[in-house]
Amino acid sequence: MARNKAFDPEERLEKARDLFWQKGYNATSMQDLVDGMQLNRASIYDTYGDKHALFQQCLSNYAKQALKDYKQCCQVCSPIAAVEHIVRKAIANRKEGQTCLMVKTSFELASMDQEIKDLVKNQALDLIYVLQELLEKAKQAGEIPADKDPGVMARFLYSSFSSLWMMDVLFNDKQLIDQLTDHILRSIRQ
Amino acid sequence: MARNKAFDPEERLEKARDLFWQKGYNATSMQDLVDGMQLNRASIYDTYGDKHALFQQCLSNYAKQALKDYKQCCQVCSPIAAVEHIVRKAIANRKEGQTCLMVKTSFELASMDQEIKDLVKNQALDLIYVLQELLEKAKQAGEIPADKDPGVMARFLYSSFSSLWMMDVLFNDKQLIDQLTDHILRSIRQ
DNA sequence: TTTTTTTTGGAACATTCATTCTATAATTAT
DNA sequence: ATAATTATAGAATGAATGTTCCAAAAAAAA
Repeated sequence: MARNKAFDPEERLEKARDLFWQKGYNATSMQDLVDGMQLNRASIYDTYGDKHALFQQCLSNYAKQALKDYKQCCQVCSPIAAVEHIVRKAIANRKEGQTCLMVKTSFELASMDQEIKDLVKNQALDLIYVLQELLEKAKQAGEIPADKDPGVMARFLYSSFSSLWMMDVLFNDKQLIDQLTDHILRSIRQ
Repeated sequence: MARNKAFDPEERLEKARDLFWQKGYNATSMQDLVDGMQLNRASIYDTYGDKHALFQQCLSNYAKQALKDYKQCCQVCSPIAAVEHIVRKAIANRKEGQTCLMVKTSFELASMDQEIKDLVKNQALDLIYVLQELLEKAKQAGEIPADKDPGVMARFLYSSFSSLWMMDVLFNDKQLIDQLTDHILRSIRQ
């Protein structure tokens, strides 16, 4: 009956994601996407819907990938080491000039766009839950003090990603990021 | 010789600042500014220059005001109390749906726009310096442990504004913000 | 009052924006 | 091979963008 797509929608979605990741939603034009995804306009609209829908799919893709990465840290070692690994990894293997899409989006769109806000919020809650479970195990294992509240600590850690990314954008100084990360983790452990 | 402006440039600049503050740079159109500032296009261009220049002036205005507010906290009470006051005040008296323009701008523009980045960075350094001086005094007064580095702590506190604002955007939960603020301050004091 | 200068209002501008349309090419199933 | 269906390419669309221009109004200084 019909013809097949000459491209892999998943793979091209990642290209779109990388464009939004770099320039943000508003500053990325449809022309940028046509060029960057190496796709015709019609193919983009046909496959993903309009710009907003495309962005949502990029965000979902990003969130899913990030959560998977974080969950992978859980099995490796002790709970507290897994937490450390998650926090340090978040920024360590970033590409130059790329800032976490979730954090970026929180500030560019979440306050004005309820759909986007819900998406970001749900991803945040997922990650916070992963952290909270690790911290509860860590507490039981005596790796963190008994007076710490794993829920609050998990939310604090999640929020700290925003700190680290902002400082990375402004100062681009690995030593500074390490010092801040050390303090953040120390504040959990003792 | 010539006619005078029928408006107060400073006052209208604050209106522009509030618009950018709410919607961000890219999402605020020149038409929004014409409507919001209640000025003619020509008057805007004649007085402030183009959109980018206008935004820079808004940012300067914001930074100057913020720094003044923070410095005012310094005289009031003990160094550590001043630090607490600065951190708590930052979010406490926010308007609904408004997120710190500096933090917002860090994520929307700073990574792509060197001029804007420098402006935000310099304001950050100014505020960090205020915090650092307070923390040094606090250390001398024995209000914070001797092993803390005032410089690192000051940068940590500045970075924490970003955390708090992100969580405010996503969750809009005063209790959550208070819990996080408590933890942030406790991590400095002990 | 007259002259000079600048603000002002609003139209006009060129560009870019997201989106849609049309015609053609391609490919699968019959 | 033929028919049916969909992807593709790129032009076309109309709205919105930031910016400039021009004539008229205003007011300060002569």
